Amino acid sequence: MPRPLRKAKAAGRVLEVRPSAQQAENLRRSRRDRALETAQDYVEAIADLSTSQGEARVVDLARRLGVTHVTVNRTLTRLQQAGYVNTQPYRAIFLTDAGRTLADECKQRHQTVAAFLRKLGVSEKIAELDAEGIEHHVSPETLAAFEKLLAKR
Amino acid sequence: MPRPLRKAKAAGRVLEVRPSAQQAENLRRSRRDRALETAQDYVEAIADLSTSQGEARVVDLARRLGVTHVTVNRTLTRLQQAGYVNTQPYRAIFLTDAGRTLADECKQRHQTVAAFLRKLGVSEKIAELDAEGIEHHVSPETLAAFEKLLAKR
DNA sequence: CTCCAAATGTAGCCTGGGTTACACATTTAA
DNA sequence: TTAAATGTGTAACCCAGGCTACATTTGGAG
Repeated sequence: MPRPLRKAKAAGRVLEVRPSAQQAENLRRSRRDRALETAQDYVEAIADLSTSQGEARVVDLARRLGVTHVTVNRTLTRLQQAGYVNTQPYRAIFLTDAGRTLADECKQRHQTVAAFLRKLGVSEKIAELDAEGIEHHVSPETLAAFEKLLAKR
Repeated sequence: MPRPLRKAKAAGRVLEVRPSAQQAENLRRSRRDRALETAQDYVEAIADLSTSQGEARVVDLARRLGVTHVTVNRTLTRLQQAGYVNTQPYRAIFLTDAGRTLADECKQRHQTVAAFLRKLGVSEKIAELDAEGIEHHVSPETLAAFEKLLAKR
């Protein structure tokens, strides 16, 4: 008794057109956001290194980001095209104004998320770890909610 | 007066060896996790569709995930190799036990995150949206903290 | 039973982000 | 001042995850 290959057409498809469409939209956006994550990680790292070392160099970035210098190099090319950094062969990397702005936003958001998690009782280490992943997916509204709870008590 | 091309060696590099290494490790893990996100999104979608429609088919998955059927197809091949689904040409898609387990975990976690955000005062829509991105980066410890706050009050 | 629309599969292309191996610049120390 | 060490750049590869265009299978209407 061969199981039917396809389900009998109808079967309430219409019942959940919206949810599915909404889901798809959410996931699509989630993916789109991914494209920005790299940029954010890089500008944040560049800003930090510039502060702590006086300048950001490819090797330092590679070390900090946990990738090879090749990856850093290629990514920097894209970031330059996107207008976040200025680079010249064999020279240090500098953020543009746009890059600095983005970096500031990211740092701020990262700290908020991490502080929020710690306030919930999450350990220092895990808070830092989770924040790294979560920070890229926190909308302004959610961030505001985090800040609100941080302010309280 | 040409600016020096490289910074004078020393300059407190040692001061922050640990933080940088830790950062790198966090980012590396963050990236590694990404590999699992797709699997999670797919098994979750398959589970939902199986429940609501009686079976999960490629077109439905494509609609639900916001990608073309081609992408779904290729991804299913990988998921089958990974042992999460069973597929046969032109047939519906079924979860393996491992797939079902993963799907249940994901659904549970997703709901917890979304409920948590709503409890913080985030709007329904944004909570759903952010949860989609956040859920993949929430460690068990953080999830527990979310649940704890949800239980309170 | 046949034929058509819809579902599924396949080929081939693109981008991002990772790698190793090797070539070229720059610093620095002898 | 030159040679070694270190930093940068480039070529060429891999895989994931998008896509379009086209081929094949299936289910169901006529």
